[in-house]
Amino acid sequence: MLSKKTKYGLKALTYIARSEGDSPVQVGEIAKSENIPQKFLESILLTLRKSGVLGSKKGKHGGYYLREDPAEVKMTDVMRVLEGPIAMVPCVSLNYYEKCEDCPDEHQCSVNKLMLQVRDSTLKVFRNTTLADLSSTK
Amino acid sequence: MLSKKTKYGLKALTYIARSEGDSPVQVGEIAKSENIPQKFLESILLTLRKSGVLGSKKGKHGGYYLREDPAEVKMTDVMRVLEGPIAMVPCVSLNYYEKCEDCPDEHQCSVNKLMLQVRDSTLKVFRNTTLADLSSTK
DNA sequence: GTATTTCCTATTAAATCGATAGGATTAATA
DNA sequence: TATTAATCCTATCGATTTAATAGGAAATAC
Repeated sequence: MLSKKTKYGLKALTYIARSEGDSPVQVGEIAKSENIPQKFLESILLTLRKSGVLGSKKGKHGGYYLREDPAEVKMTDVMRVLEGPIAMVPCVSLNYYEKCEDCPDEHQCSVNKLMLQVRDSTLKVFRNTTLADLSSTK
Repeated sequence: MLSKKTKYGLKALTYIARSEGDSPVQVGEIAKSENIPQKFLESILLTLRKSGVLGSKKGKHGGYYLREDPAEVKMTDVMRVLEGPIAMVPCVSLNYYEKCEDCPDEHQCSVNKLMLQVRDSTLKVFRNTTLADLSSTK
């Protein structure tokens, strides 16, 4: 299951991309419009900022804005920040590889074989999709 | 993340497929060979049996066996039994569709748009993979 | 009838998730 | 400079899920 954190994060990013003017977008506005608990959303946008996807401005008239053009924001990055590793098992993860305790030989492991395919196909989707794609209305 | 239940289940199925003779395979043997807690594996094989993937024979010389040829056992079925819905959000699920509370229009929802693609690509993998593929050593 | 195996239910410990609380920090503006 | 409004940060909480264990009932081979 996709976590609510990721779901909310994607919706917020989309919202920001769509309302991209020159002034930053406030958490309260997004939370209200997208039906997201504000405090929860705060922490999500914070992690997106720390990861470099969003920038922020504090104080009155502050808010969040995209650091790059929506067309440059790849889903691979966003998903890794919000949801964690894309692979469903560490032994097929590109960025978080870890050997299985139990498994003597990965190349004979059926789980490895199957999840490698899933990882590849999911990765293909995320690599070919940007925030601009998500934000376009058609 | 893939649950251990699914991981263990896939390994067990592979083990059974590989040692497919005429006599059923016992839980204890699989557990030992694959480093799986036996009692946990018991419950997993039980759900696989209830779902129709496995058959069983009780008592001495009992055990589990495949109801169909490995080449007929599709990953779509196995994964749905073990891991649940393939879709990451209910609003793009084929078998467990559910409308989102918050979302006024699915066709304008970025999460829906993205997860639909992920579901399709994952489904393609599972539809094209059988237990025979997992069990082959090459 | 005894040993061996699956079958079933209940419980538990730990981890994760979703959300909330409370306030510190920063910046605009009156 | 005081006030207001926003992000920033840490801590906590309740609920759910996960992984595993426990104990025994039911069935079958011999």
